[in-house]
Amino acid sequence: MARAQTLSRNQQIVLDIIQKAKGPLKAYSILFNVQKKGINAPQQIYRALDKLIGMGKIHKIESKNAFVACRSSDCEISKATAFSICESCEMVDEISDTKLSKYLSGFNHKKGMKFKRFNLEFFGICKKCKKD
Amino acid sequence: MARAQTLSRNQQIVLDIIQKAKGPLKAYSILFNVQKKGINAPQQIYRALDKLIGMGKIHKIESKNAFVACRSSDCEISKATAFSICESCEMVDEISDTKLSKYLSGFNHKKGMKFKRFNLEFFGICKKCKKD
DNA sequence: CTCAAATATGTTATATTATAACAAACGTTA
DNA sequence: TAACGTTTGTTATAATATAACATATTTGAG
Repeated sequence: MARAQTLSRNQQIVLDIIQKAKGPLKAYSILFNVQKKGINAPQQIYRALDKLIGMGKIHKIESKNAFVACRSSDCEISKATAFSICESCEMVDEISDTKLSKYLSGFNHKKGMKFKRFNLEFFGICKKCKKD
Repeated sequence: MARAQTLSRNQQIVLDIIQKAKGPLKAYSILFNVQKKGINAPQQIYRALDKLIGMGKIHKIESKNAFVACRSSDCEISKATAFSICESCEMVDEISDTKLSKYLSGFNHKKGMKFKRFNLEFFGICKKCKKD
């Protein structure tokens, strides 16, 4: 059986740094930040990222090729994700809205395709950036 | 003023090949397909892609780093895009659903961010692939 | 018409993101 | 404890995207 709960050493290191970050992190910036911990190669980062995504611990922001920690309990293993992205400061906020999630999970394509998963990215300028 | 309607030579070449394609095309596969027409470098492709996206003629499928022609009249200059993506055959279908589009365009984040644009990607297995 | 500004092109080089392939170590459990 | 799955370490390379600079073409204001 797959080890669903416990994280391996590298997985824990990568998750820690993503959780501590204020915004989305890119794979190579994670790599540079963990080289002191003995992780030397992109593969080690990407492997940990893949597993963490599979566990629903982190999400990939596709439009930015960057990764954020999961802050929501609604996105059951990343099957239904939504994010708000500021185009100015790059801030990413996970949207946890039950109505939205239900609406989209129930949405089905006319052409008969049954969806297993969705990812939604909203873009705009956040409150903080508007003041500047 | 910007030339909103007319396409330049390279833009037309790139748009043509994307429109003729049955599925999403990647930048380098476009490049290889137009080298006979005198386009030699990635820059030329990426520049054309950027402009075409700006005009709303094509869309980028973020989860695949690939490009499709716009088939919809609803996505006014790419401000509101939704796609259905088959995880087996890689087929991408643009979703043009007024209700969905209105629902999402009207959605606003609790934290006071006003959205200018969204992109939604649904994943599943298409009808055709289910039969196999 | 004509010249300046904006847009597009061509080109070389390089940055960034991601995966392939292989060998070794570790953990789990039958 | 042997076998299997998973994780690790490592080197190399593939795939995606942008920087920077020189030149050409188009467009529109005067």
